[in-house]
Order: sequence, then C-alpha cells, then structure tokens
Amino acid sequence: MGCRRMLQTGAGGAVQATIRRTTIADVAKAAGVSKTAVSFAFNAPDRLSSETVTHIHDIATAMGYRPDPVARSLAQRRTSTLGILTPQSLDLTFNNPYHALFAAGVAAEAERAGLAIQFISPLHGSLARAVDRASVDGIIAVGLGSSHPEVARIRRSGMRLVVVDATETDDEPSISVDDEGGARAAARHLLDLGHREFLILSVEPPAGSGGRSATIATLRLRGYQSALRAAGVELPDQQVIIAPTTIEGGRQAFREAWEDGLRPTAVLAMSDVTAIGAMHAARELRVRVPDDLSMVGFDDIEMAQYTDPPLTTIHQPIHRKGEEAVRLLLHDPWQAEPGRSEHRRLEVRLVIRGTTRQAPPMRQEVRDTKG
Amino acid sequence: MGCRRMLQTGAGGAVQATIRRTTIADVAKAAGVSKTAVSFAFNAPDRLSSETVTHIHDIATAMGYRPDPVARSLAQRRTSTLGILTPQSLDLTFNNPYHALFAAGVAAEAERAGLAIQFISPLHGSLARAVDRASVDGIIAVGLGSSHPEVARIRRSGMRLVVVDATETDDEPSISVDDEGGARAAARHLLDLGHREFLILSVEPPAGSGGRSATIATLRLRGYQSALRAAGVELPDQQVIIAPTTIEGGRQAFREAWEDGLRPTAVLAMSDVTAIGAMHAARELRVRVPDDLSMVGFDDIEMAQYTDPPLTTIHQPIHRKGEEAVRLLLHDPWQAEPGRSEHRRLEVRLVIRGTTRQAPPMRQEVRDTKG
DNA sequence: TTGTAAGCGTTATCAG
DNA sequence: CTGATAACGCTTACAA
Repeated sequence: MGCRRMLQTGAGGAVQATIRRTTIADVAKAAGVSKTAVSFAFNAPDRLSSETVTHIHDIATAMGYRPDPVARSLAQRRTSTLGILTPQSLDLTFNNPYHALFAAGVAAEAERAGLAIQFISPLHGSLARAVDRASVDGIIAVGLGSSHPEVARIRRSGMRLVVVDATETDDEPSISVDDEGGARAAARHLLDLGHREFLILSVEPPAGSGGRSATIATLRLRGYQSALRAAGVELPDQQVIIAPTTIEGGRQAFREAWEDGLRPTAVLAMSDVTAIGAMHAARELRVRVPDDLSMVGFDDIEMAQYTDPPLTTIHQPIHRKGEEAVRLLLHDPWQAEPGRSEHRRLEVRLVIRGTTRQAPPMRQEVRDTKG
Repeated sequence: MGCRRMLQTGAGGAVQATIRRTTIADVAKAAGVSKTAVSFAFNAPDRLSSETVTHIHDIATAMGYRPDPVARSLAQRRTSTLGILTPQSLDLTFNNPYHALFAAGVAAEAERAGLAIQFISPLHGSLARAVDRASVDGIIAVGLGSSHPEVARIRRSGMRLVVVDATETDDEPSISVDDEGGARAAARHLLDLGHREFLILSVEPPAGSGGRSATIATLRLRGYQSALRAAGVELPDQQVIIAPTTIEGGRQAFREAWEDGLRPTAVLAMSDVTAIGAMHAARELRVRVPDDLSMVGFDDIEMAQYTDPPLTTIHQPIHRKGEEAVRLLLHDPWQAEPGRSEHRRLEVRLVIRGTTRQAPPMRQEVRDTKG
C-alpha cells in the first residue's frame, strides 16, 4: 500500500518523507465512498448497510488506516483523557506508594469509563505550563488546595476539576478523608498505652501550597495536637520534624532526632513510608520496636503489613479515593449548581498491629543525660 | 469576560452552553490584530515588536486565553506526549515497584525533553483499542516482544517505538539488561554456597506474548538452568512455579510449594517482590532465612535494602532503563537506517546482602518424609 | 443509506 | 513586522 510519498524539498531535490498517515480521505477514495461513510463505518456502523461496513473495514485494515486521535479529539471536542495533577515531580510520585495506589484507583475507574490517563506535573518547574499543554477533559488535583493559584486558574478555565486531599470549598468538588480524626485516633491510642514522650514525623507541605488552605500535614498535626492537649501532654516544636516522604527520609529524620538527644517512647508518623524508615533507624540504633519505642504510621500501604513487626497505622481507603475522584469528575453535579460543590469524605480507622505497646515505665528526663 | 454563549438547540429553545473556550480569533479581534500575530506572540515573540507582544499577552490573559493543546497538536502534527505501553492493567503497573521505578526514569528524561507521559494499557481488554486512541508521538513498550501482534502493528503504523525487556530484533530499537547473565550469577552464588535443592519462583509470562520472542521469564529461567546444569544439579519442572508479581503472590506460592512437600534450601525468585512474599511465608512456616533457607531476588528495588534480613538480589538499573528508553526514542537513529536498530543492553550485578548463607548440611531427601 | 460541506482551533506559508 | 489563507484529519448537521 503506497503510503510513502516523495516530498519536494525547497532546494528542489526529492526526499523521502517519513511514512504519511493514511487518512480517512484515502480510505474513502479507495473504497469508492465518502469520508462520512468511512467515519460511520468506525463510529456508527448501524447507520450503514452491513455490506459497506465490512467493505470499508476491509479496505481500511488493508491500508493500515487508523483514525487520527488528535483530529478526532478536535472535532469531538473531547479527548477521553483525564489528568492527574501532582505538584511534585513524577519521579517522586511514582515511587510513593500512596500516590501509586491512588493512581491505581483512578486508573481502575477510568478504564471502566473508557478514559485514558495522563500525568500532569511541573514541566521545567512550571505547573502552569504543564497544565496548559495537557490535552485532557478533566483534572484530578491531589494535595493542592483551592487557594493554590494553579487550581484557581484551572477552575476559571472552565475545565472539570476535582481536588483530593485539600480543604473543602464551594468552588470545586473534593474527595478527602478525615485526616484530623485519624491523627487524633493515632495519638489517643498511644496515650492510652501510657506514652507521654512523642516524636512527630511530619510530611512536607506541598511547595507553594498557598496560605490559607489546610494541607494534610496541617490537618494531621492538628489531630495529634488536639489529642495530646486533651491529655495534658506538651508538644514542643522541637518534637515535630519534617521528613521527606521516603524510607530514607524517615530513617534520617529519626537518626537526627536521636542525635539531637530526643528520646521519645512513641513516634507518630504522618506517612507509613516515613514510619518504616524510622523503624529501620531505630533498629540501627538498637532501639527495639515496640519494646522501647512504639510507632504509628498513616495510610496503611501494603508494606505496612509486611514490616517486622507489622506496622500499626491509620488505614485510609486510598484506592477507593482514586475511584471516587473519577466518579465525581464524571458525575458532574457541581457544574449545574455552581457554588455548591459536592464533597465526599471517606472514613479512616486505626489498625493496631505490632508496633505499639505499653509505654516503658520511668523513661522521663533521659533527654537530659545527653551531651 | 463574556465567554458564555447562548446556543440554539435543535428544538429551537435556547440553552446555556458550558463555558466556551476563548479562541485565538477572539483574542485577535479584541487586540485588533490578526490570528497570526497572536500565535506569534506565544510561539515566536521575536517576530513581533515587543510592544505588540505585551499588548497581546495582556489581552490574552485578561480574556483567559489558553491555546488549545489539541488544535495545536493537530496543526503541528506533534503531541509532545510519549506513551508507556504495558500489557497489564494500570492497577497492577502502578503497584509494581519495578514498573513504578521504570516509569520514574522515563518521566525524568521526558521532563527534560519537555514531553508529557501517557500510560497505555488494555482498554476494555483490548490493547489495540488503547493504542489506537492514544495521542502520542512515540511509544515505549515494556515486556512485549517484537512478535507481539500489537507491537508489530505499531511498527507498521510508522510510529516511533522502543521496546524494553524484549528480544532484540532488527525491527525496532530496544533497551534491555542481561537477564540471563544475572540469573546465572544468582544461581551460581547459591551453588557456591553449597545449595543443591532449589525452588524457582517465576514471574508470569505476559499474556499473549507470542510464541518465539523470549520474555524475561524465559531468559532468567534459562540463566538459572544453565548454572544448575553446569553444576550437575537437576531441576524438575515441579520446582519452578509461577507466581503473581506481588508480595501476596510470592507468599502464597511459597506456602503452596511447602505444602506440596518441597523442601528447598534455596529459592531463586525472578522478582524482589515475590522474594519478599516468600520470605514472609517462610517466617510464618518457622523456616529461618537465611539459616534454613537462602533466597536471591531480582531487580533490586528499594525495599530490598529494608527487608529483614536485607535481600540478596540481582541489581539492575531500572531507573536508567527508563531514561535510556526515552533517549533512544528521541535520538531516532533507526528511522534513518531501517533494519538496523540500535540496542542498548545495560549491566546487572549480584548484590549480596543478608538472605544467602552456606547451605545447611544434610538436608537431602527430606521431601520424601512427607505424607 | 449515503454524500456534501461546514466546522473544530491551531500553525504555517507566503505575500504585502 | 504583519495579515490573509490554506492546511491538519476528523466529525456531524443537513441534504439528497
């Protein structure tokens, strides 16, 4: 099927072009029908006699014809693609079990709806640029508050948008979990076991997350604090440290805290991976978990079941969050009634495994023996 | 900015449309210039006086104008998007650390080149459909041999293509590692430690992987076998079992093998996650690793360092594979010289950690004591 | 049942 | 430096 073509170069020489796509017009001509007929053969076979349909299909496959998805998108004003917007680099996103599982949930539901997925993350440092270039019908923004300038811009552009893990506002629909409640439950569990000396490993607030909107870091911290306060436990700033959400990040954070003389009997980690890292640091420092040190994570990623001992943590339905986000995006109830967006808040629960135990007696003031 | 519009419905009633995009024509009119000028203002500011550029930009942002990426792609015949093709569902892909790390590598290099990433995986069970709908400039196919019908179809369509983890052929460029050599090194290491009773945990061959082309499962098995054969060790079929590439999959596979009466002193797993699952199964069965059972994984994912004991495995440069795949796709040396594709084969190496130890003496024939 | 023709929103060519 | 005008490849009223 001669679909190569000689192109005249400016200089007058003939040069072989890369294979030119077979277009709908080519097929139409070859089949002796109109473009419309070919289009129908693919998109609405019912509107053609079954003979012509098969005839056209035969010709088309023989010529290797494949409708151009871009042209199709332009004409239909629909890309059948949905974007997942993350403020971090994809490199980080893909290697973060939480994000991976969330994306899996999105993918599962998207597939059901026949939608493809595209990841949108800063392009040459600019989220705006990445968003502008993305050919998508809707965006799921994760971890970006409504106050984030990019989110605002997307909303203004009229593109469908669902935010995940961000403050609920009237401006756009959202999916979230009870971060504060979960954190409170984690802290209470440790308080109930008699712990009074805590170390909190916080996740990093997203870059440029804007002022007002509460990030999950804020919410979870608030949860921890409210439980501690209710129990009359102080929490000096020094005892909450921010760690990168990686195993290594958690490991280093705990090491440094230890070297700074902190001697908690319990650590509250805002993410399971951080907790896992901290567990390894503890092991290296010959601190036994849970005998000497209790630990509660957050998220309940798969690995949490397989650490040694298995990690006590706050379970959240990560995969379902992804699915629900897609449903909300598709359901589109807020477009009709602006200023009254739907919010779905999913439940979390404490899962007690092997990393929490009664606080060891008499471990106060150890901190002072240092140096 | 009145960019809502009343649309006449077929029935004659007026209905409010969703917000209509501001187009380049709107901006041109508002700014009192031609469409060309607006286009230049965005894509080739040098060709306009700086005054007009800023003027146009001002108007454009005021109107909330954003060039339509789809229209742009059509006109440019370029989507600036690259597809990662996997034969499995995204649900599995995202939760597989190997794939996640590979994708991260692709993402890193793609970002440098200003390319977006789209995942292509079976849509309603059909890879072909998914490929047809994907608006991408090039495809990186992972784990799909050249003999796979879909790969052949893509090649024929003239789309840029790089295959990863597949047999090297003249038809398309490829990235791979020395799977066979790595597997051989793993087996030799165990043989050197005196092991003679093996269990092999194989990964699943990709569905419809076609007949001839060797998958990584084939290659690694070949590597194991050649080392064992050289040492005069028999490997009955019964001792190689296929397990899903998940922790749970490895766990169950090992349990079942054990229940079937197999009593290996060493297991060779084709993937780290499977190995990790098997380690947990062993622990549940009170089989001590590495005292009673040695284990070697494959891939060297991050978790391998953090298991207890840390996993001995075959390291492969997963992230770099992703980067190289993109480079190869962009470099495009094979387009010029068809039938002579470039292949990059990256190195693997044995990383000895804590899960391998001298074989326990006298553990033959235990198998026979069963039932 | 099939064909004609007008978009879809850009970019690219080529005169002014 | 700027502006018409023709692609780009498809879908989709509307007409036959």
